[in-house]
Amino acid sequence: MKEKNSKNNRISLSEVARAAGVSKMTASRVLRGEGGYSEKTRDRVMEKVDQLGYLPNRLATVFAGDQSSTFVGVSIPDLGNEVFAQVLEGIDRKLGSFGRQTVLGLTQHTQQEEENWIRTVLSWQPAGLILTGRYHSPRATEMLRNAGIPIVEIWDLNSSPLDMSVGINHFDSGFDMGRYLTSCGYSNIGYVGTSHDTANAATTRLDGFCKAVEGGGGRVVKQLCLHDTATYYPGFYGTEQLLASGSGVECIFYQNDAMAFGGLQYCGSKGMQVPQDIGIAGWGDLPIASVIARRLTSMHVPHLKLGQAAAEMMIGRLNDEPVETCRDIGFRLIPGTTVRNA
Amino acid sequence: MKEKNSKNNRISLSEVARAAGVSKMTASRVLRGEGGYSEKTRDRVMEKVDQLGYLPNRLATVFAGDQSSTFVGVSIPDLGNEVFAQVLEGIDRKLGSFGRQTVLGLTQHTQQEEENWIRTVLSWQPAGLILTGRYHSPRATEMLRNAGIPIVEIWDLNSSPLDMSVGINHFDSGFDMGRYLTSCGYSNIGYVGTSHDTANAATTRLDGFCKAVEGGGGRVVKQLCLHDTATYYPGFYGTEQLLASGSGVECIFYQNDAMAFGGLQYCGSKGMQVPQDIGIAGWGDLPIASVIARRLTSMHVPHLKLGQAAAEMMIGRLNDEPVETCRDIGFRLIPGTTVRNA
DNA sequence: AAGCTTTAAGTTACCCGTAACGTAAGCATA
DNA sequence: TATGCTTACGTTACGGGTAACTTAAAGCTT
Repeated sequence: MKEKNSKNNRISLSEVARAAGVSKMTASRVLRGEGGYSEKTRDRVMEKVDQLGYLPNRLATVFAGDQSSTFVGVSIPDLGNEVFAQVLEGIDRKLGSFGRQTVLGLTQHTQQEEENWIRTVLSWQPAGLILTGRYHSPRATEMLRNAGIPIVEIWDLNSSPLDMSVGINHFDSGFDMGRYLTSCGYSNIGYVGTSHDTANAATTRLDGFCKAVEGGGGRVVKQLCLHDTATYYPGFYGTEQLLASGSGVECIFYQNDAMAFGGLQYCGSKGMQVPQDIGIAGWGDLPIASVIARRLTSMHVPHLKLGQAAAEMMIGRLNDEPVETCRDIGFRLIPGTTVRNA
Repeated sequence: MKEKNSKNNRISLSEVARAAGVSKMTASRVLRGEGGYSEKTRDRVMEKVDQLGYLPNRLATVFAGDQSSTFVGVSIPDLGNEVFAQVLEGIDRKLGSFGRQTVLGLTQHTQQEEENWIRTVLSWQPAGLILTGRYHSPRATEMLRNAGIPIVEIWDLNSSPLDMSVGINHFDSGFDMGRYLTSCGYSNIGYVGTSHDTANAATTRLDGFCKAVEGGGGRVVKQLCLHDTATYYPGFYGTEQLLASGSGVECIFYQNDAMAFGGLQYCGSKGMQVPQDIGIAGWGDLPIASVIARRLTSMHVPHLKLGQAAAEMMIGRLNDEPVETCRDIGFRLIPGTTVRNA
């Protein structure tokens, strides 16, 4: 019934060695190019390797030595959000160029999923982990501490990371947006986002945003946290809900650009003029934002670069190079044309 | 210098067993809940497991038995393309729910990258592979054949797959689009896409498209294959190039929606009316397409479902269930409002 | 030619679990 | 009381590589 698969019929090093008439150890040396064999022997072994189609078993190698694997576990909340897809792309490209492989985990923004994934992936002896976010469950934190491998926490800059951290200060980015909107003359401002119950970067942004708005004499009159994904359509109906509540909102800040596009679309469908009738500001600066007719007011974050930086820090640490433990990748406000100009 | 990391200081089963005063084997039985031990023993072992923070080493488990790992290798061309990000999300979610992990490989649309990745990932004894596309290098094909593990080729439906295949018939989808545009009264049609030298699904779509257009009495007067990524900006400048060549194009079909948005933007910036002055058709139906004011004429493909289906086929095969080897996930034409209505 | 070093191997032990088999104690049965 | 069966363990061997050690032969010195 349950047929044994793979391995059994795979060619092993012993078989190559036997075919070449040498010991396993000699074949191993040849394959690693470690020296200690004659040219004749090398050629004989390599000939058999090609002939038999031998593929080394890295599981055994890791197992044998004290080396850790070439895997790096990478946890990402979700890929529906283009931003994280780009971060992942940056990570995987860079890791790949250093001979490392990405083991993916989509945590769906929950600590429980993340914890489960961490447990599983650690059992595979990864060389290191790259995690999105700085908030982990207590059990996860304990496992991470005990793992004794390099860990990079990305996205949300963490001045006291588990190990290393790269990202931006979300509070500051929210603060800057709040200050900008205030400087544009808005004082009654709304917010549309999603809630994931747990603390996260979006919440931190909102905190910074409110602080700046209130500090500037304005008010965040309405905060809407939908139980939904942070995508276009929730942005659309979230805007509808917010405006229906009649709180005199002049401008809306969204959790991200996708939601802001939804809001833009809602306003357009109701004949409202942007920014004359209402201001719209997103966050994240999606690639499409730069090509759509109306330039969305947003906050640019170098996503690809962020991913690459995370991978570089990981590689550096794995190679025992000195690595800064905390790296701020920065952000940049995109004034755009969807809020009125002061 | 090169400090030994991980493993060495990780708690092993023997240590748990010793602490609990039983043999390794008994501890192993307890952890697998396989029976053959007393309650008292179980409690003692589990107490030590918690106390020492023992995490099993799956490498050793795989190694010990003849089982293969819980890894599934997944190769994807790139994540800048939202479409593939969604496919990957579908795959990883589904695999994860069955206790499998995704080992990612971004092939950047090249067979050489794919081949390198396949070689590496096979050395990790994956349970199976999910590959995007049906075209692989000869060496890759040989390795895949010899691997003796389930393989799902996705995206481009393949009636004679290496093992299993799920996707759509790109020729047909191009054909349908060609027929539709022809039926809208267009006869001088242009195409803007990218070339990756090798055969791929986009090329197949174009073939089907040309066939339908020519069969309907029209002509694909200008085909532009840029050496660039299939994203917004190349769509923008590709449109500029195409129109500058003055070939009297009435309508443009793009490799994907992102490029079509770029084209839409170019036309808008030049004061051209869509669809009065020129028709624009994309492919793929990006999520944003449904929320932008103007509904883009496109071809809808259920990306997430495609990914899930691929994962399901993989899981089915791994569980020795009967699995259809070829699954057509289908597509649907979105008439949209960016081409004129016949 | 004896003694030493280098080269090109082979041998052994080990990594961490699990399969397969062995065994001692407890209990029921004839 | 002898026999067989069950329960609850323990012991041994193994998987595919590699580190560390050993060995045999060849090359070099003096």
